[in-house]
Amino acid sequence: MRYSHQREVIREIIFSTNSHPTADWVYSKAKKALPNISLGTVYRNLKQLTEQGVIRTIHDGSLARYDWNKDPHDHMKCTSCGSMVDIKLPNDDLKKMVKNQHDFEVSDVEITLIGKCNKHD
Amino acid sequence: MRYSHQREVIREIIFSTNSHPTADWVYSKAKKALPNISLGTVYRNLKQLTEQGVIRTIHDGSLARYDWNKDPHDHMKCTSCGSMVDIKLPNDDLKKMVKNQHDFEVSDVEITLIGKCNKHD
DNA sequence: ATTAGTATTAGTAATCATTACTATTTAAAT
DNA sequence: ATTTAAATAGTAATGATTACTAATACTAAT
Repeated sequence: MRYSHQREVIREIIFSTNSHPTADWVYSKAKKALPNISLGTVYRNLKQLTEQGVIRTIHDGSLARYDWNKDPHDHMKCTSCGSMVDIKLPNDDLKKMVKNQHDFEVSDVEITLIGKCNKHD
Repeated sequence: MRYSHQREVIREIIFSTNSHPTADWVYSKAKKALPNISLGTVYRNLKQLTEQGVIRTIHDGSLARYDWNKDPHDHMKCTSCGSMVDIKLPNDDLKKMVKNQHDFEVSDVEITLIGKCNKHD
């Protein structure tokens, strides 16, 4: 993968936040540094960075979000403020159980906890 | 919610399968019974049936699937054949842990296990 | 049974997120 | 410096889903 200024800017944006931003959010941030950058460039690079294992794509309902944290981890999504926060949950037992009881070889576990964070009552 | 023949056909289609069908699949099935049914009608009714708690909408990556099984349960998704199979995983401990350690009130837990089912090596 | 009122429909247009296309630009190897 | 392929901006296209609208069909009240 050849160097590109645009990709570097996009990478830095992802690494600068814990907010699991969408492509659109990254685009609006990137435009401040590179006013001519196009949305297609943002999408293309987010995909490439994901393929290279530099960042990670996560699914929030029907739209994609991006995360610099590649460690296996899970998410808490607040229904009041929409925030997505990282959380590490143990899942080794889960994997073993599924392997033994259902003959299903788990390569990845995606857990999203839906609820209300402590900012709301 | 007033009775409609279209909605009843759609409901029956969902209840007739364990395959977690997409809106498009439901549409093609529905057309066999009602050749003039429109895709918009399918989407509208799938949404209404979800809102009424008759069926459940689940997210598979970026597209929606529908499930007659409203009991809290999880899914195994096979990367080889794309199949989605129901599985019930214990998550009470998970909820408690998150409640205590993160002050986050969990209302729903979504777990998807990605891997290979026993039809593949 | 007829009427009246409103939810529902078919058909189509619009929206939203994402991807594809293309002529031009740019990184980097010779 | 020249060459070559990857990357870009800008725009068009796609795919899933939703919105719109005039016509239709339930259903409750007469």
